[in-house]
Amino acid sequence: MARRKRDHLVETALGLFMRDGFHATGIDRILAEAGVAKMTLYNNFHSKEALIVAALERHDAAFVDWLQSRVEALADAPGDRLLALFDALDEWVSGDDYHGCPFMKACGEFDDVEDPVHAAALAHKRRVFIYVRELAEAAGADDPARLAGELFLLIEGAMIVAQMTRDRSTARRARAAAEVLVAATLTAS
Amino acid sequence: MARRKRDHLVETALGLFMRDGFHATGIDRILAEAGVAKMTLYNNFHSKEALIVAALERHDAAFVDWLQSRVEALADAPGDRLLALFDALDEWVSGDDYHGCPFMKACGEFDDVEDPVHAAALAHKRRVFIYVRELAEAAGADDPARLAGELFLLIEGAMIVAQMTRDRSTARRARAAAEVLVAATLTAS
DNA sequence: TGTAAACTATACAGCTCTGTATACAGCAGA
DNA sequence: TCTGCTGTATACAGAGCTGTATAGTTTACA
Repeated sequence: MARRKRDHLVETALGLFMRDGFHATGIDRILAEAGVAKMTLYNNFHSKEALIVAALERHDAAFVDWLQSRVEALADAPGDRLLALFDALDEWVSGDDYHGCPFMKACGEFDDVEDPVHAAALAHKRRVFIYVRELAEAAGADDPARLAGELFLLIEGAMIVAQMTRDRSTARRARAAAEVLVAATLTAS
Repeated sequence: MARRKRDHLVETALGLFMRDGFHATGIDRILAEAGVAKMTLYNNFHSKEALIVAALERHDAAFVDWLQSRVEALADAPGDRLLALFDALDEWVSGDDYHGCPFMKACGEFDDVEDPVHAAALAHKRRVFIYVRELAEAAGADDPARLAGELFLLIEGAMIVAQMTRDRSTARRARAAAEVLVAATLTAS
C-alpha cells in the first residue's frame, strides 16, 4: 500500500511547516526532504492546502493520544491530573525541537475561520478543551466548564509564550497559577 | 517631509500583514493599497523585512500607549488596574477587526529568535510584561514578578484563544481567572 | 510470468515574488 | 533658470511558487 509514502510525506511536511511556516515552505522542499516525487503528492492530495489539513488532522490524533497517556501516567487522582496537564505541557514546550503549537500557527497564517485549515486547527483545540473539561468534571469542580476554560487559557498562554521567549520555566509558571485556580474551585465546593 | 508617505505605508502594511500574514502579503499589494510607488518603499526601507520590523516597532509604541491610557482611565486603585488590563484587552480582542496579536503572528512566521522580526516582536512583549509587573508592584503583591508572569500568561492566552475561536467572552474569562490569582496574592501578604 | 497500480523523473505553463534600473514630473530654494 | 530632492511610472531580471503533462520504472500480486 501507499500508506507508508503518504504518511512519510505528511510527517515531513508538518516538520517543515513548523520550522519555517506554512506559506514559507514550498512544495519542492517538502518533496526533496521526503524523497518523494511531485506527482505522488498530487495523486494523494489535490492541493497543498489538502496536505496541510491532512498534516494537522494526523497531528491532532497523535497529540491528543500523547497528552492523555502522559497525564494518566503522571497522576491518578482527578484533581492531580488537572495539574499533570501542565507537567506534560512542560515536557513538550521545554524540548529543544519545540517550535510552537502547529494549530496556533495554522490559525495565525489562515486567519479566516471558514478556511479549512483554520477549521481543522480549531477542531483540535476543541478536542483538547473537552479533555480538560472531563478532567475538571472528574475532579468534582463546581463549574467544570468554567474551570476548564480558565485552565485552557493558561495552557494556550504557556504554549505561545514558550514559543516566543523560549523560556523553559514557562509551563511551570502556568502550573503554579493553575494550582491556585484549582484549589480555589475545589475548596469552594 | 516624507514622513506622511512613510507612515501611511507602514500603517497599510501592518493592516494587510494582520489580515493575510507576513509571507502571504506581497509588496505589490501593499503598494497598491497604500497608493505608493515601489521605489518609494525601497528608498525608505532596504527590504520587505525592514518594513515588517518598522511596522512592528510603530505598533509597539502605539499599543503600549493605548493600553496604559485605557488602564488608567478604567481604574484608579493599583489592584483594580491589574484587572482593568483585562477590560482593555476585552475591548481589543472583541472587536470586529481583531485578527490576533501582530507580535504573536510575527513570532509564528519568523520562528528563529535571532531573526530581527522575531526579536522586535519579543521586545514588545517584554515591554508589556514590564508594565504588568509595575502594576503588580504598585498593588503591593508579595512577589510582583511571579504574579505578573501568571497574569501575562492569561493575557497572552486570551489573545491567542480569541483569535482562534473568535469567542467574545474570552477576555472576560481571563479576567475571572485573574481575579482569583490577584486575590490569592494580595490576601496572602 | 503477466498485468495493473503506484511511483519516479523531468519538463514546463503560468503566475507571483523581491528587488533593481531607468526615465520622468513636481517643487523648493539660490 | 539651475540644482537637488522626492516621488511616480514602468519595465524587467531572476527566482520561486503551485500545479500539470508525459513518459518511463518499480512494485504488488494473481
